[in-house]
Amino acid sequence: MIDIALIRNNKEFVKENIKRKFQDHKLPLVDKAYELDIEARKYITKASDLRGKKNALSKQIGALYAAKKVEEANEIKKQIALIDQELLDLEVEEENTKKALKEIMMKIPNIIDETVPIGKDDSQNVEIKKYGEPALKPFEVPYHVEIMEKLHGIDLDSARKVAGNGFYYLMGDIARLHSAIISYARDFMIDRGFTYVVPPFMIRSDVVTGVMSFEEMDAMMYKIENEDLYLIGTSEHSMIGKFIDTILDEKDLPYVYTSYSPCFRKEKGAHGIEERGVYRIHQFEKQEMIVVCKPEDSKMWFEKLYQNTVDLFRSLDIPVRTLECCSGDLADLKSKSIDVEAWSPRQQKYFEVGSCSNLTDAQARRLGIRVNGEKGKYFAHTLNNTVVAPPRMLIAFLENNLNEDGSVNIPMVLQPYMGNKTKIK
RNA sequence: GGAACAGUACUCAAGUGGUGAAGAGGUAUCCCUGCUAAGGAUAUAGGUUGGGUAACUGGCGCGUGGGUUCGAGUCCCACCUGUUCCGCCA
Repeated sequence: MIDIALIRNNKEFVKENIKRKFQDHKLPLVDKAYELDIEARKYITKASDLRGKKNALSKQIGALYAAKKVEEANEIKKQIALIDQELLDLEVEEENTKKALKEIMMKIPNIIDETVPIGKDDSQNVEIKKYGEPALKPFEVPYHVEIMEKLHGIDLDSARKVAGNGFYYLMGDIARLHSAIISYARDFMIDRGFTYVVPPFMIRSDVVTGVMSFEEMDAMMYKIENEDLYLIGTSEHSMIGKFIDTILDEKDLPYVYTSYSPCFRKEKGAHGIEERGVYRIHQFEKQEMIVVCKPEDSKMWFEKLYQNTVDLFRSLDIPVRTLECCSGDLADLKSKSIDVEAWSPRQQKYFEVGSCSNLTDAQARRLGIRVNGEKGKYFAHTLNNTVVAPPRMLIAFLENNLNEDGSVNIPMVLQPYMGNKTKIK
C-alpha cells in the first residue's frame, strides 16, 4: 500500500511505476484513487460539520432540561432529527467512498526499487551471482525420494493413507537430519545477532486478513473448525502480526528476529501438489528472518539478509545462486526481492529454496506499524527472508552430498547436530 | 471449558446519562534553598482524520465492535484481554 499523498502530488510517478511492472490495466486505478480521495474528503468535511452542529445542539438540551424548559428542548430535538436525516445518507456515502478508495489502494503496487530489472515475467529474472561450483556428479543422481528411501528415511505411502497427498513421514537419520538443519540454522542466525523467536502457529482471522488478500487466504490458509483460528503459512504471519497497529520507539529499532515454525499451506491454485516427493507439500518447517527497521536502513538489511542464506547453504557444501525478481514478477507489496536458489545436480539447474524481500513501508502502512522518532512519526520498513525450509531444502542437501554408493556426507558444521556422524548410510 | 470480578494517561485511580474525563504518584521544565532533603509553579488524555497559507479549528477516540438515547466512560448485547476459583491436561 503506497502513500495516498504520492497520488495527490505525483500521479505520473505512480503510473510510471505501474508501467514498469507491466500492469497497464491498473493505470486507470490511479485516476480513480485520485478522484475518490477528493470525494472522500468532501464527505468527511461535510459529515464532520454536521456532527459538530449536532454536538453543539445536544449540549444545549442538557442545559434546557436543567432549566426545566422542556418545550425548547423538544424544539432542538426536532432540529437534530433533521440533521440526522441528512447524516444518514452522507455517512453511507462517506463509508462507501473510503472503502472503495482503500480497495483500489490495495491494488496499486508498491514503488519498486530503482535497481529492480525491468521485465515482464519470471523468464526475465536476472541472475546476480553464483556461489560455489554447480558441479555434476560422475554418476546418475536419483530422485530425492529414492535417495531417502534407500536410507529408510521416508514413508510417503503411510503419509498418504494417514493425512493424504502432500504429507510425509521422515524417519531415522533423514528425520534427524531435518531437525539438525533447523537447529543448525537457528544457531547460525543467533550467532549473527538475530533474536530467536518461537511464535504462535495459529492466528486469528483479523491478523490473516491484515497480512494477505482474500484470494491469498483462500489459496493458502487452513482454518480450524469452529474457532476463529488459522494455521500459519509461514512464521512471517505471526511475526509481523506482532506489530500490527503499534507505535514503536525509534530507539528500539531495528527488530531483528529469526523465527522457527511449522508452516501449513493448502497450495490450492496454479500448481497444486502435482509433483511427487517433498518439493511442494502441505506441511513443512522453516527458519525465517524478519527485520523491522528505519527506512534509511532497509537497503542495508536487504543485502545482509539474503547473504545469510547464501552463507548458510555454502557452509553445507551446497552451490547456490541469487536471482533477482524482475519488475513484472515482483509481488505488488514488494519493492525488491531476491530468490536464493540451490543447485540440483540431478536436474542440472537451480531451484528456489528461499526468498528475500524488502517491502519498504508498504506492509507497515497497510498494517499500521509506525515509529515514534525524533522527527515525528513515520512508517517502519519491513523485510523478510527464508533462512532454510526443510524438507524442500533436503532435496538440495541430499543431491549435493550424495556419494555413488548411496551414502550421504554430513558437512562438518552439521556433525555436532548428528551425533558426530560424518556420513548417513 | 464453567463461574466471579475487572479493563479510563507512563503507573495507580475517581467518575451510574449532560459544558472542558477528577486526583495522586512518576516524568519534564522552572522557582526557592550554600548543598541535600523538603517545598512551590507549570506541563503532561496519547492518537487519528478533515478544513485553513497560517494563527487556528472541526470530527472520531475511556479494551474492541454493535445497540439504546437529542446526548454514553456511565445503560444493553457480543467479543477480546487480565486476575481469582473450579474442571481438564503435556
